[in-house]
Amino acid sequence: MSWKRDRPEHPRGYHHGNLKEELVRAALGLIGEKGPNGFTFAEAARLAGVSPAAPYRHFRDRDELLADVATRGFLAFEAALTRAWDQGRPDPETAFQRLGRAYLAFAHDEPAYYSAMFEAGVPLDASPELRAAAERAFAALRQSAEALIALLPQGKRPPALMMALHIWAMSHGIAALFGRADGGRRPLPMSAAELLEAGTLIYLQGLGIGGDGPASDD
Amino acid sequence: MSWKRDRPEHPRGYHHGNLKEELVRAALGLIGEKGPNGFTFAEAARLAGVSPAAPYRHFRDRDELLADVATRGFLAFEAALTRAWDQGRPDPETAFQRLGRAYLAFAHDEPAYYSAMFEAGVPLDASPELRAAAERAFAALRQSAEALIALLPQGKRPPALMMALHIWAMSHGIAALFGRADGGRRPLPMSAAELLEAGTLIYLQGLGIGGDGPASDD
DNA sequence: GCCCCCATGTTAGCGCTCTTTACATGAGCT
DNA sequence: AGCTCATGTAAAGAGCGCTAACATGGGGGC
Repeated sequence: MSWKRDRPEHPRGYHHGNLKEELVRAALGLIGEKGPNGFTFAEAARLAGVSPAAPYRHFRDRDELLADVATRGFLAFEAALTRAWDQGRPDPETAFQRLGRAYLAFAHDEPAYYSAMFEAGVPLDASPELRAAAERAFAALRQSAEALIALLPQGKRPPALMMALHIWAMSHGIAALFGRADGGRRPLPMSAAELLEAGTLIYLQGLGIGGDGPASDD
Repeated sequence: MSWKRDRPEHPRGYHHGNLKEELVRAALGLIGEKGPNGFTFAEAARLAGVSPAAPYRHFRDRDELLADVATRGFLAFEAALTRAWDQGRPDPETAFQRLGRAYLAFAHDEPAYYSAMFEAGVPLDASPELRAAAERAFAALRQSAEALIALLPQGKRPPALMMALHIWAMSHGIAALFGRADGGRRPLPMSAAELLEAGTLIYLQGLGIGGDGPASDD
C-alpha cells in the first residue's frame, strides 16, 4: 500500500510500539515546516508509517494532538525559563535579561512548540494538563518579576502580576512580529533579542530598576 | 440545488453583480466567528449564494482572498490610528495614549481584520498592495513615536524606529494574549486597555517622557 | 505452556473542501 | 439585432477528518 514506507527504518510488525510519541514528533516537524495549519493528521500518520486511521487510537481528533503538543511545549518552555532565571543569580537584573533571551530563543528555536502554544488557537482548557502547564510557565515569569520588584523600596512597588504581563506581552509581541527565522514580515535594524533587551531595559528604567538614569542614545 | 438560498434576499439573475465585495464581507463574518482557519472558500460562496466555483473568478485562491481582507484591514487600521493620533493634539502624550487605545479597540472590535492581518499567516508580500498598506500603518505608528521623541532634549533621543517597534510589540502582545472578546485564555486583574496604558506610561517614563521625569529621578 | 482478550493497527467509506475544466448565460458595445 | 467576454454553473479528481467494521498479535490469567 502506498502509505507504507518502502523500507521502514525500524522494521516492525503489525503493531508500531511507540506510535503516540512518533505522531507528536511528526506533528512538531510539520508544524515547524508549514505552520500550525499546514499540519495534517493524515500526513503525520504517513510520516509515522501507519495508516491514516491509526492516530485515532491515540488522540480523539486532530485538536487533541495539537493540545498535547502545546502541553509539551509549555513544559519545555517553563523548564527553559526556569533554567535561564537560575534563581536570580548572579543578580536579578542580569538574570532577567537572560530570561528574556531565553524566551526569544525558545520561540525561535522551537517554532513548532511556540506555534502550538500561542498561535494555533488551542483553547487553554482543552485539557487540565494544558492549563496546568501554561500556568506553571507563567508562574516562572511572575516569580522573576517579583524578585525584581523586591529591589524597589516599599511604596514604589508595582503589582508583580502587571509587570509580568507587560514583559510577557512585549516578549510575545516581538516573537510574533519579528522573531521568525525567515524574517518573513519586516526587516529590522536590530535583532529581535536586542530589541527585547532594549525594551526591557527601558521598561525597568521606567519602574526605577537598574541603570543610573534614563536610557539615552550612544 | 442545495447550495442555493431558498429565497434569496435580493433576488438576482444568473449574474450576481457585486460578488467580490460580498465574498469579502462573507469572509470577514466567517473569520470573525470561527477564526482565520474556520473560514472556508466554499462557505463564503454559500453565504453569497453562488456556486463553490464562482469565487475563483475573483480570487486566484483562498489565500488571495485572505490577502485582500488583510489589505483592507491594514487600510482601516491605518485610518483608525491616524484618526486617534489626530496630529498629536492636544499634546503628544495624550494623543499617544489615545493611539494605544485605538490599537486595542481595533483588535477588539475588528477581530476578523486583525486575524487576517497578523494571525492568519498571510505573507506580507502576497501582493504589493498588502505590503504598501502594512507599511503605511506602521508609518503612522512611527510618526507618533517621532513626535514624542522630539520632546526629549537632543542627545537623549532613542531611535524612533526602535521605539515604534517596542510600542507595536507591546500592543500586539497584549492584543494577541489578552485582547480577545471571549477572554479565552487568561483572566486579567485589569482590562487590556488599562494594561497597555500602564505599560506605555512605564515605558515612556523609562525614556524620560511624561509624568515628572524618570522614576529614578528624585 | 496455552489461550483468549483487547489494545492497537487496517480497510472501506461518507461527507466535506479546494481547485480545475468545460460549458452556460446574459449585459453592454457596436 | 448580434457578438463578445466577463461572470456564473456543473462536474469531477484529489486530499482530509472522522467512523465503523474487521484483523493481528502481545501479554496476562489459567
